[in-house]
Parts: sequence; structure tokens; C-alpha cells
Amino acid sequence: MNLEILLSQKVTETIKTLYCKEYSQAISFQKTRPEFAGDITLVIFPFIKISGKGPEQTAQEIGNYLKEHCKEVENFNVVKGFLNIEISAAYWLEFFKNISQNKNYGFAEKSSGKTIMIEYSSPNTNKPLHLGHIRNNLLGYSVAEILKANGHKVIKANLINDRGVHICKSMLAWKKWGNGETPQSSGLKGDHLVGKYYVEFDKQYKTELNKLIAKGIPIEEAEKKVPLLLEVQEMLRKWEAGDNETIALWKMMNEWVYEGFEKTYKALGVDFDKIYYESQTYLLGKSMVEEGLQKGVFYKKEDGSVWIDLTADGLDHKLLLRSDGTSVYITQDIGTAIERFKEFPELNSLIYTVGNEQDYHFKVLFLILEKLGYKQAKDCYHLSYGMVELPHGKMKSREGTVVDADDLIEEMIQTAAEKSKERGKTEGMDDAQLHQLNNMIGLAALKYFILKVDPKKKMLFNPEDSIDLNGNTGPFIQYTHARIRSLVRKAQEQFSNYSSVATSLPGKEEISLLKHLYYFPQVVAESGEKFDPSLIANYIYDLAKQFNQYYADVAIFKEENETVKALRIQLAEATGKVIKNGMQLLGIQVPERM
RNA sequence: GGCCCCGUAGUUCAAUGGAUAGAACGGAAGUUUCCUAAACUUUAAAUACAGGUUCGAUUCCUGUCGGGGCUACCA
Repeated sequence: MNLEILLSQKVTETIKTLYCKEYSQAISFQKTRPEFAGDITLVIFPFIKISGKGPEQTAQEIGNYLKEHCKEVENFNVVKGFLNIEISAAYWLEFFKNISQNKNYGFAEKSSGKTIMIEYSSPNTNKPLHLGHIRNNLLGYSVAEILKANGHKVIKANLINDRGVHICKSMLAWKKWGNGETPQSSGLKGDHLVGKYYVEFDKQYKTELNKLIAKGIPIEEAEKKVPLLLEVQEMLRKWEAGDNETIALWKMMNEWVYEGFEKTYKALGVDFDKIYYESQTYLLGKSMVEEGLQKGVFYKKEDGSVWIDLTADGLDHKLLLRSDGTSVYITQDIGTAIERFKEFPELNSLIYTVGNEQDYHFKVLFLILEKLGYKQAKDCYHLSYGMVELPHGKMKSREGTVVDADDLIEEMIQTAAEKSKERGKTEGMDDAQLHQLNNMIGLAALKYFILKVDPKKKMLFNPEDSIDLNGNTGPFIQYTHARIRSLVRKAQEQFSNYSSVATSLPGKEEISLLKHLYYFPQVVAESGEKFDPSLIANYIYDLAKQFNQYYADVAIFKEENETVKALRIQLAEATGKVIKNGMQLLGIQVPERM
């Protein structure tokens, strides 16, 4: 049984017996700080009103009672208002027997019966992916894995932003200045080729804008009159009208981009169950605007544009349809959401993995869905993550201040390869194995670097210093795993008996590792509730660190007592398993040797 | 201007309202006849400022200062 639940019951019983009062509130425990003896700590302050005594005396009394009446409690000590409880080695041994037999330790055993759709990635098809997208993809993928581990049915969705004025910008620039360049003719990856023209558009736009400003036209007015902008708007109208030539160009360029994305996704190790295209959902959004108008939720201005008044909810007026009848971002999102409600009536939750710069957008979106009468609006959740910043500020695709995803992945693999070579511990591996290992290590460094940070917080990436491979990093954890596997291999060769059930009581060092393993299921559950992979990342790091300490302190194979030796090897093996399972939830693979 | 988020060692990150605020990198000093030194050990170094709430505040509230985002007929 779970230790906290067990002790909670005992404490409630204790209070009742000692002080003749019911304590109905939840009793909370915390981990005992390492500088004190004990495994788990009860904070006494909430009980002093009931006991009518000082914290130390209350703690003594509760501790005495627990020690006498609870066989799991071996001993206790009191420091100020804290009751530090030592759990018996016998309890830890029982616990260990359970986890070493459970292959999926930490993961939910039963289905929760819930279905959750998580949307992530959602790229625009006008430029290649950059570091910001990497955070999005890794976060979305990891949260999906974590939710599965919590017993939910998960649908991973990718909504491709394949249409809109930004897409037309790349198209127009290519049409004007591309001279028929293709991925084949240029040797460029498709998404990079298209991105090149997106940047080109911006460059030309600015040139034209400056010409207008030089003529003395006020900036605000000039911005709307740049010929290139008028052309691109015309192109969007043609696209929405189904103009053959425009559609053909659009299809061709989007195909280039998809081929490029496919490679990046594969390199990152992310995947999807369901792909949506905005080009196929925006019309539904438009019809929803009609519906909203009829219901009186929306209103139309004289110029024909459609709006919603959200001032009563503390927000602003929001545009839903342009005066020329074309749709905007939120129009499409309304359509997509409603389509999903209809397609998956069983959906318990719909999670959008999108950066926090869109907090306002999603607030508005969910409010509109609610006002349109969709009760599923309350099941929608914006998984809002912080931006990845560079030392000089935000990344901007148009201005070319981006860290390209493909470049960064390649660079990390290179760094890993150099380090592997330098260490020279991989002899006996053929080229393919070595390549696979370096891939694994390079990606672990990148993924862990991003996922160890609380998703809600913005994070900084400095391209000048490459991502570390030592310290609190993915490769550190991988290394610990490789060491453990090496131990286990050796045990299998030299000591065939090691896998028999452990019978030796764990010592102090073993218990501190066991305590750590004990918390894994709780961490998986909490990270699932909070949609926060960083909890798992930090947990695994602490576990690996603790194991390395153990490894340095205790010589496992030197131990003469066979049952003690067996316990240690099994403990190492269990630790390796938790590391592997935890890293899997982060989308990170761990090697058998490195 | 309005709304939202954030200020923790030199740097990058931790800390359900709990004990002496943890790590990593970088700095200083050590550990290899022993299971993988991508490791381990020791060490210096931080809660922007001012109030409030309480047994107790990095955490909650108010204000000041500083940073970022949104406030587009961009997405």
C-alpha cells in the first residue's frame, strides 16, 4: 500500500486516540531532508491546535504512538515542528519486490477511460522549423506520452497552417523571383527553399515601403499601400476563389514543405495520429460565423466585416471575418474546434500546445465556442509554453534571427560524435551502431535541455555555447543507464543467480535509492495532471545522480554475501528500468553502452 | 495607455506556504591498482526593492522599479 495513505490513516487514528478529536483534513507528508535521519516527514503545526501542546511535545507524542502501533515505523526523531519518521527496512524490501517484478513500474495499470486529443507542432507551410517549434514538438509529444502512461487514450493531432496571407507571401516571392527554382534544382530541403522566399518577400516589402515613406507618405498609411502587399492580398482572394493557377502553385510549394517537415519530424522522433489542414477547415469556420450571426452572437459592420463584442467579459471587440469576406486565424480555429467536437464526441479534453504569445487568442476562442453553445468549450485547454529566447531577444523568421531546427539537430549529433571519439569507449561498434549512438546522445542533449525547463517559463538559448553533455544533461542520464546495463551484463555472465528474488534487507544506501524509486509513479501522475514533463526530467536526473553516488560508494561485485550482492544488482537493474521508462516519457532513448 | 506573464549564485535552471533556498556550467582544490572519470568528493557564490497576511513567505496580497508578450482586416 502507498506509504502516505497508510501513514495518513495511522496519524488520524493517533490523533483520535491521543486527543479524542477527529482530524478530517488531508494530512500531508514531505520527504525528509537529507541532513536529518528519517524517510518521510510529518509537519506538526496543523495539529498543535488539536493537541493544545507545543509542536515538539505534540510531535513526540504522535511519534511514540506511531512507533508502538505501526509496524512500518521503525523509529522517529523530532526537530522543531517536524516529525521525521524512519520506515522499516522490511517495508522497503517488500516494496522493492513489487517494483522489480513490474515491467511497467510507474505507469497506470488500468485505463482511465478518458480520451484526450493533444494538438501540437501546427507549423506554417511558409518556412522551416526553428528552435521554438522544437520546444513545441518536444513538449507536445512528451505530454502525449505522459498522458498515455497515466492510462488515457491519446490522439496526437497536427493542424497544418497551410493557407493564409503568410503562405501567399512565399508563393508570390517565388513566382516573381524564383526563376523556377525547385528542391531538386537547388539541392535545398523543400521547407528551406520556401522559407528563403518568405524572407525575400519581407526584404522586398521593406524596400517598397521605404520608397513610399521617402515620398512623404505617413508610415501607417504607407504600410497599407505597399504594392507587394496589395498583390499578396489579391493572391489570397484568388486562392479562396479557387483560381487554378494559384492553387497549383500552392500545392506544389506545400508539397516541398511537407517533404522537408517529414525529415525534421523523423529526426526529432515525433509523430501524429491525425493531420488536419486549415485549407480544409476554414470554410467550416466561415459557416460558423454565419451561424453566430444568426444567433446574434456576432455582428456585422457596415463594411461587411464580422465582429464579436466581448467587452462584457472584460475583453475587446474581435474581428472574425474581413470586409472582403476572407477568413482570419480565429475563423479557422473555430471551424477546426467544432469539427473535432463532431468527429470525436467522446473527447474528454482538447489540448492546444501553443506558445504563450497566444494566451489572449485562446481566451477569446474558448469564450466564442462557449457563446456559440458548445459545452465542450470547458474541456478545451491551452497548453501555453514560454518562448525560447536568444541572448538578443526573440527569434524572428522574417528577420533571419532564428536557430534552424535541422541545423541544430545536426550540430548536436556532431558534438556527440566528437565527444564519443575523444572518449574512445566505443571500440567494437560498427559505423552504423556508432552513428545510431551519436544520434541518440545528440538528441538526448537537445531534448533534455528543453524539457527540463518548466514549460510555462520562457527559456534562453545561447547559440554561442553549444548544449552541454556533462552535468544536468540528457547524456549524463544516458551514461548512468549505460553503466547500469554494463553491470547487469556482467552479472549475467558471472553470477547467474542474481535474478532470484531478493531476500536481504536493504542497508542505508539501498534505502535512499529505494526511496527515490518509490516516488516515480507519483511524479508520472503529477506531470500528467500538470502537463509538465520537466517534473519527470528533474526526477530522473536526481535518480541518476543518486545512483552515481551509490555506484561510487558501494562496490557491488566485491560484496561477498551473495544475497546482498543479488539485492544490489537487482536494485541497479530496477533503477535502470525507471531511468529508461522515465526517459521514454520525454521521448529520449537510452543506450546499452556508450 | 489597457490587459497578461516574469524578476533566485557570474550564467542556465530547481524549490505542494515549511527545517540551514537545491543543482549544473564556469571558478578553486582533490579522487583511476576497484563494477564505464560523459562519473565522484570538497569549496566560494543568489530570492530586484518596500510594505502586508501568519506559528512560518522565493511561494499569497499591495505598491515601486526592471524585463517580455498581447492589444493587427498577421498567424
